[in-house]
Amino acid sequence: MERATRYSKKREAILSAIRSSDAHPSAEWIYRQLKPDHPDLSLGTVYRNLVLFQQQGTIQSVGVVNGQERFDACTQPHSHFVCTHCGAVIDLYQIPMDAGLAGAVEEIYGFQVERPELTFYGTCKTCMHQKKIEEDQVL
Amino acid sequence: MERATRYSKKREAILSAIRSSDAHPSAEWIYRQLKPDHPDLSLGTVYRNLVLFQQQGTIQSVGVVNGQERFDACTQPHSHFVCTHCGAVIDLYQIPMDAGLAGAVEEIYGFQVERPELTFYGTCKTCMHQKKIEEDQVL
DNA sequence: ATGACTGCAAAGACTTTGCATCTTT
DNA sequence: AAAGATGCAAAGTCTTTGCAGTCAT
Repeated sequence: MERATRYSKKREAILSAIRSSDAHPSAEWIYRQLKPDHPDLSLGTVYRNLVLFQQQGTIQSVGVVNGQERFDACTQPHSHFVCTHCGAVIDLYQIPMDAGLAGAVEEIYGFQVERPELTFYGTCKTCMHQKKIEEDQVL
Repeated sequence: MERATRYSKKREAILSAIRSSDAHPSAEWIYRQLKPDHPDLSLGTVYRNLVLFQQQGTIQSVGVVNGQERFDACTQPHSHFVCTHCGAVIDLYQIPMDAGLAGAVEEIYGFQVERPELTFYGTCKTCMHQKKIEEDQVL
C-alpha cells in the first residue's frame, strides 16, 4: 500500500532547484538556494523531500562528499569526477561506463545490480591552478 | 615539515584489524572488534588512526554506507559491490576497471585523477534469498 | 473533513577535538 | 625530557523525527 502524494509548492521548488543545477547539490545548498524566495522553508522539508524523490527514482544520490550527501537529477548512468580539494562534483558525459560490466557482476557473483557508479577522485582544473599559485609563492 | 610517528600498540592493532578483514570495516566495527583485547581502547583513537592511515595512503575510504564510512586496506584499484539492503561491501576482483579511462578524464577534462572508483549498488545473494522468502510468505 | 505536508525544535548518529595523562624514543 | 599517542567527554556536523498547525483534495 503506497501513500498518496499531493501537490506541494515547496516540493516543486526543491525538485526544480536540483534539476536546474549541475553542481549535484546538497540539502544545505538547496535550502540556501530557496530560502530567499521561500522564507518559511525548513531544512527538514528539504530532507524529507529528498528521501521521497529518491524513493520515486526521480533523483539519485551520488555519494557523500565532505560529509554531505550530494544529489543528481539525472538518473541515467554517467560518470562523475569529485574534486577532493573543493568538493566539486562534475558530470563526465564523455566517459562511457562499460554497459556489460553490470551484467558480468550479476553472472559471476550472482548479485542483482541496480546501479553502477563510476567516479574519479582527484583535483579539478581550478584547484590545480590554485595549487600551482600556492606552490610558486612558497618557492 | 612532517610530524614524526611513533610506534603504538593500538595503532598496530587497528591496522591489523582492517587488514585481516575483507568486509571493509567501519570505525565502529574496528572498535568493537578490538575492544575485548584492548579494554581501554577509545573510539577517538580509532578515528584518529583512520585519518593517519589515509594520509599515509595505507588505507582508503570506499565511501559512506548507511551513514558510516568504510575502509579498505587494499589500495590497488578494484571494483566494489555495495548491497543496499544489508550494507555489505564486497570486492569484485574479477570486474576490471578500464585503466585507460582515468587518462581519458585527464585529457578530455583537464582534471588530475588520483583514484578511480567503480562501484555497483544492488542486492547481494543473501539478501536476494531473504527477499524471496519474504515475498513467498506474503503471497 | 481527511490525510498529506510543513515548521520548528529536539533528538540521533557519526565524527572530531581539547585537555590531562601515559608512552615511545 | 620532549613530543607523540591515548582516554574521556564535550562539541560539532549532518540528518531524522515528533508534534501541532497548515494545506491539498
